[in-house]
This record gives sequence, C-alpha cells and structure tokens, in this order.
Amino acid sequence: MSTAEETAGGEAQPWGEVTPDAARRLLLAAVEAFAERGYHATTTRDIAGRAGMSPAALYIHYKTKEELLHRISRIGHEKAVEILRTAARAEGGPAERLADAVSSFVRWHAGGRTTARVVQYELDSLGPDARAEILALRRQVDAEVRGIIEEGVRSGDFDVVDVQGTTVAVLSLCIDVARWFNVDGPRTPEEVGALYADLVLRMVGARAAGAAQR
Amino acid sequence: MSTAEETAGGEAQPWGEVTPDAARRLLLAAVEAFAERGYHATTTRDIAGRAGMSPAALYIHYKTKEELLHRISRIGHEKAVEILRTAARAEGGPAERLADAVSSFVRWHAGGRTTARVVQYELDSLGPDARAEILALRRQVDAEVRGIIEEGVRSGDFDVVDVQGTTVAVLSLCIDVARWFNVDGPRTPEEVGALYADLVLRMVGARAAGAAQR
DNA sequence: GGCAAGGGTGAGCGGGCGCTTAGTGCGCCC
DNA sequence: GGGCGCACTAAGCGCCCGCTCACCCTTGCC
Repeated sequence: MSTAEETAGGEAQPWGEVTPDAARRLLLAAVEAFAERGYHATTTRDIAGRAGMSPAALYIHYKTKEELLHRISRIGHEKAVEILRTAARAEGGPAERLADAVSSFVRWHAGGRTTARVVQYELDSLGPDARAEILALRRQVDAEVRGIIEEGVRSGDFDVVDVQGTTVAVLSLCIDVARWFNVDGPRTPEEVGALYADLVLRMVGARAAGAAQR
Repeated sequence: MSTAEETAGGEAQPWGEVTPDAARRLLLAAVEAFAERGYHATTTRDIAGRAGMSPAALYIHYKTKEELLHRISRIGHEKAVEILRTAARAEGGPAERLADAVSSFVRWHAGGRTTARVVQYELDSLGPDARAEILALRRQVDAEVRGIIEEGVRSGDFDVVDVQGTTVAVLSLCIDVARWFNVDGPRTPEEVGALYADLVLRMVGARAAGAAQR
C-alpha cells in the first residue's frame, strides 16, 4: 500500500522512500546524529547504536558514512524544491504565492529542524561530485523563489530594485530558521511562518503589505 | 610601533590583542582552518602546519584545541557586540541607526567571512561552560538590535507588530551572510550591506523606507 | 531436510587523532 | 661568559576512528 502523504510542516515520515526497513532506521539515526553534533563529530558507531544495530550493519546498506550524508542531503533538497515549486505553481497573485512559499518553507525548516540542519549546513562535508549534484538542486530552489518575485515585479505587485539580491535575502531568512529555531521555544513553526511571510511581503514592497496583519 | 586600526569592513588584524606573536599566528591559522573545514574536521597538526610550526607548539600557548575555538569565539562575539553598540549609540533617528547597524554588521560578516563563520556556526562545538559564556554575549547582540527597533516603534518611526520576532529575523538575515557570501562573487560587502539595510528598513515599516533608493 | 541467499554480528585492522614528554637551541641577565 | 628560562621540536603514547572479514542465524524454495 502506498504511504499516504503526511500533513504539512512536520517530518512525520518523509523517508518512506528508503526501502529496506533497516536502511531507513539507519538513515533516520544519521539525520538525528548529524543534526545534533555535525557530520564530522558523529561516529559510525553512534549511528549504528541509535538504530539498535552493530557498527558493521551500517556497511551492508551504505558503502561509506559519506553516502549516508549524500542520501540525506539529496532527499532533503528534493523535498525543499518540491515545497517551493508547489507554492510557486499554485493559484493566486504573486503576493499570495510568495507568502505561501515562505511560510511553508519556514515551517519545514522549523518543524523538521533536524533534517533541515543537515541539509543546509553539512553541504561542505560532501565530496566534490556529490556536492555538485546538490548545488544543482540549490539552483532550482533559488529559481523558484526568483520566479515569483520577477512575476510580481512585472505585474506591478512588487517594488524590488535588486531581484537576485532580494531572492537571496528571502531564502537566507528562511534557511537561517534551521540554525536558531528551538522546539521548546515560545513560538510554533506556524507562527514563525506567518511572521516571516509578512516580513517578506514588506521586503518586496508588496502593495498593501502587512495590511492583513494590522 | 603600534598597529594602526584598520579600515572598516575588512579583517586586516582584529587579533592585535592576542599578545605573543606565535600565539596570534596559531589563532589566525585556526580561524582559517575552522572556517574552511569546521572545528571537528580540523586537526591540530593542520593548524600548527599553517602557522609554520610543529604540532607540539600549539600546546605551549593553548591548553587544548577547544581553547582555541573558545578564544576565537569570544573575541569574535565581542567584536560583533561592539559593532552593533557603536551603531546603536550613534546620533540620528532610529531608521538611520538601524540601517547603520545592519550595514556594518553585514559588512563584518561578508568581509571577515572566515571569522564570522567560526563565530556563528561552531558554537555547538564548545563545552557547556564556554558555550554559556558565549550565549551571554549573544543576548547582548540581540538586545542592541531590539533596542533600536523598540525605540523606533515608540517614536512612531517604525511599524512593527512583533518586536522580538522581527529582531530575530533582522539578525538572522545578517548572520546568514556568513554562510552564502563568496568573496569571488558578484557583490562587494558594501553592496550587500546597503541592500540589506534597505530591506530591513522595509521590514520594520520605516516611514519613507527605501525612498532614498528609488 | 538440504541448501543458497542475504541481513546481521564480534572481533579487529591500519591509521590518524589529541596531546605529552624529553631534549634542544637561543637570548638575556648578572 | 656561564647559567637559567623559555619557545620550540622530534618522537611517540594511547585511544578511537572508518571500515573489513570470517562467521552465524533466519527465511524460502525444491
């Protein structure tokens, strides 16, 4: 039976596609460990231990420790592209779609903070080939957001001087959520998403920006 | 001869206070190495090698590898606080001071990217005590920016619903510059600083925000 | 029941890690 | 100008890393 799509924001089981059950448990354990201590500070013994297996079991499903990071990074980036693409292709005006894109992207970074941390901050630990593959996905992420902003400028909904610079700033704002967000903190992912969507609309000078908030 | 204060933005020699010359060279080497590969992926042999010394030389000036990170982190954070405090206490209205704070903070993150990277992203590699000390400095950073925004709201210059949330977002934007900025890229630290100052003024709904840009 | 396949384990290899120690060269003070 | 102190080095200790290998269970098919 096909695993049903989970509700937005959380990271219920985005790893359903990783097929042997033991391989998925190992991957999940690696995500946790990498997010907590970083790739280099994590040992293969720690990963295997979290998955309830012996150190050697890891090498039945993955060639190296780096392959684990590579897989996590690719799946995570694909999810990020999917989130932004869905928002970009939705119905509604540029402002509506940009707000939607930002709030879901932020919710993903806050709610699935462990995954997002690995995805966004452990890129440099990959080898050159894997790194290049991931960078291509990043360019897609950038293009989706830039597309919405360009459209808003063309239609006159947005007032932006430097489209590329503003695109970088918008993504930057969302991505950094993975660094500071704390699950035990005072804000829910949804609240941060809503706040950030409003702030971004202001950044692009959307007509009537923030009007709905006041 | 006293080392003259360097011009703003760069990181010519902010480590003048580190006194034995060899200790400073080691620290500088550590900053480079940590920024490039991360704390855990950097070996003491690498640090000593970059400083042109034998591995053992490191332990004459520093007790452990972690002490190097601790020192770098503290000096870096003190510099960050100083930059923001200077901007916050300057003359002029809230908008002017906020723009000044953001642009100099961004210039520091972009120009001194190696230092800023270590300062912002290697915090978790510190032990609990050192970490707590650094977190106190971070609270000061937050307080300086929040102070300017609060003042702007009181005076009616800014229109902000969620002061703390907006403060986090503003700092977030600046800090993330250390992650993506590329010295060989198309923008200078000054250009990014100016762009970000404008974007932040829009975020806080400053009266006539961006008017000077158009 | 016999047997092949494959997920899993215990033990351990080679190597590089953080850090130490014994010794060396050199400048400075009396 | 002899001795002391200190910055520094060569060598290496003990440890733990990523990863491997020989072997062991369980499962499914004839």
